[in-house]
Amino acid sequence: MTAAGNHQASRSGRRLERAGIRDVAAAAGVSITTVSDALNGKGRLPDATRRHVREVANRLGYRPSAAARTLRTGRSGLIGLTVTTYGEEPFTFTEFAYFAEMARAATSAALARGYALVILPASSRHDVWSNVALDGTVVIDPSDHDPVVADLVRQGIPVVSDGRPAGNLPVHAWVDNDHEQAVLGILDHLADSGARRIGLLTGTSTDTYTRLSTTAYLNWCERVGQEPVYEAYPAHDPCAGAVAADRLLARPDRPDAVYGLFDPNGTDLLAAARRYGLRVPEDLLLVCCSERAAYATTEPPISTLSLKPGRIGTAVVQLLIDAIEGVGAGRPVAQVMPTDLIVRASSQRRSTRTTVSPPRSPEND
Amino acid sequence: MTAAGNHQASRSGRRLERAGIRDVAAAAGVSITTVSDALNGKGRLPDATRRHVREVANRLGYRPSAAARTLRTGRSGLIGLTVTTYGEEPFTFTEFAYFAEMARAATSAALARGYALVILPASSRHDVWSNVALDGTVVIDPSDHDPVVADLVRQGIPVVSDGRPAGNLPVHAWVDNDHEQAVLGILDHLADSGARRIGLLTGTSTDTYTRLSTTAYLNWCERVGQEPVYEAYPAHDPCAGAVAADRLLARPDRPDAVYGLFDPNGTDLLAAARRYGLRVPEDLLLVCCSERAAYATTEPPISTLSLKPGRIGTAVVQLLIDAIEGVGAGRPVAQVMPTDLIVRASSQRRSTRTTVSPPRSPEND
DNA sequence: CGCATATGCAGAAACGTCACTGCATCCCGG
DNA sequence: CCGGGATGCAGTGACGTTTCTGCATATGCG
Repeated sequence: MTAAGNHQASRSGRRLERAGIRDVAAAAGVSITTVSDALNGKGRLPDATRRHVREVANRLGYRPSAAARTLRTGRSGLIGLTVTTYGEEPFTFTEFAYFAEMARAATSAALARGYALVILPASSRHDVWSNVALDGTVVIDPSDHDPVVADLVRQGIPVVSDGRPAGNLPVHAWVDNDHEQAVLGILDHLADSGARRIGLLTGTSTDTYTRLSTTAYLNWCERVGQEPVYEAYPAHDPCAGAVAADRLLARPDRPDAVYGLFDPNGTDLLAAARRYGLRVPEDLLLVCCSERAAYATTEPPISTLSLKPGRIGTAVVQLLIDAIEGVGAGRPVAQVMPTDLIVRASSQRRSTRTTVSPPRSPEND
Repeated sequence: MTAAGNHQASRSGRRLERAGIRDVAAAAGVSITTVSDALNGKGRLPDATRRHVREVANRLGYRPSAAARTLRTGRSGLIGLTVTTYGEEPFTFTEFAYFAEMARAATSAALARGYALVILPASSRHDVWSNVALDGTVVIDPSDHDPVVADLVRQGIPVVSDGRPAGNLPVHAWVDNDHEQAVLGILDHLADSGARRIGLLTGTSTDTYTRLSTTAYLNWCERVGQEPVYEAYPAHDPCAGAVAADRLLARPDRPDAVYGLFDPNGTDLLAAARRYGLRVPEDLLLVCCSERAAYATTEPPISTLSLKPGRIGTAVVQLLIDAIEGVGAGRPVAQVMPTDLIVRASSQRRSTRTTVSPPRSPEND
């Protein structure tokens, strides 16, 4: 009898999968165009029609096909989160806390702007990469001439990196901490706490983080007239850190304070100090760079430098979505973020007055 | 005018974005069908043609449009990873280690079978959920009558849950640990180590994990004829755990061994023990359920029950992809996984030659 | 009253791919 | 020499949206 009945008949032969926009149009007695416009708030439609269509769509449980929409509009609402891989597994456990927090913040930030995150390890099979329609990608710590990044950029897909891009990767923007400033702050803090000779536990790799931090340390030493005391080890090897910590404290010119650039250095140094009968913080001041909440409850609690991965994750995503939506003029953007020094017992000597920022609980912000 | 010439002409006016399948067909002098077949290994084509097409496609940097393929085939190669949210943020920090490890394993497993993972917090705006074409979803610890899950199932999208589905959520499969067995194993282990009265630190919420673990404890108590000694607290509140740990050790019927169901219980109990002057493990045996590597380096190291989130993540993804690809007959599948008890100094009384206890600083805590 | 403009909607062409159908060959046995 | 089955490809819809264009009516204005 009605047009709706007619349409229903014409589709009755098909299997009754999900309702499409056609079904909604038929049920509402309007055209496909009108449904699309009503649901997307476009076109010139009186509110009555809009409401009616919405109501019918709702009743039919209509969900627009994401694939069709993506194909038509060229936007998927998906952004990639590329994480460097060591061996077969994405992200090594030494970066767990940093990555987890960064991903959490990035997810929230993306969601707030209507995007979802896809986890895509850099070493993924190529077919997986090309099988997902990305509006853009975040890459964490891209290596010198990352082929994946280059490929993406060539396809015109915006890429924003966490960490200064090495080589001259053509990323659209990057975010990084102010590593020089961070190191200088720590060294000053240690000196304020009474340190006379500050050592550094650093890495052998040439990534930007290691390089910037180490040169900042060397510059500081030169400025204050201290002989540099440091040990470098391959940071990706978890056992090497313990050995390097031991070597550092075994030296004849043993430092009375140490800053460790990597997450496990705190426990490694603590263990080494114990072996040599050094009390922390009385005989040895300790700071390391880590996001681990557990350092708040070691004996003694260890001061840490937090890179604030949450802030980084948020910033990276904002920049990426800006690039996707064409907000930023399209020129590369660099954003340097401050770090947080969380001062705990391991870097404070009772004798000296409390300095710098007050101890802060790790779960804040 | 040939079809190829026609196409070329019709596309000459457009901006030269990415190469499409048409461009490849034109450049290779074959039809679209042939290109598709050659690249996907279908159809009847001699190897020479196949190679030629592949070579041309490569030269043009052709990448098939994921959106078009998804629309056509009905497969996106994307699976959702839904994580419960507390407040605005996905996953609370008490579940960090578990989630990170689980996600890592799930990502690897998915990738190995050609799928990518999309992080989708359960509380996401509905439009984000419906804007991404998912082949299936993993839900972690779904709540009783999760509307999102119900909606997905209604759309015919496979859902597999990590943790027994509460209520009767119509998931296609689930994976969970054998929590009863785990608790019994721990209690036996503690009893073996000489515990006479074992206490439990548990939660007030009614989720399956808490419920199963607690009843397993109560059953064990009844079997061996011990009066239950436990404190329950709201597990999502980080401070409440410390208070509960304190209460447990303050009781007149103080236990000489405690199992804590939640991640922070180890440090909480350790701190409480210190306050009451109890030595671990001499006066108090300790085990808690956690994935934190840091428990290996506390003073003393604390025995932990690992739920093996990696195994869970892998299993969940395998089950999901099986369901997507129609491998499993389509009937619900349940899979119960064993746990790992990692025995450290905190729960062993015999071999007390664990680590050297450092000279305690009298003024600190 | 007539013309211009606004309003409400419908038609149809994409978006880029895959899969079904079908048309030529070619080969081979009878 | 002919019929039938391989073989190698090309045409042609869909898939389910969005969006551009356009056609009717209403509405305003001189």
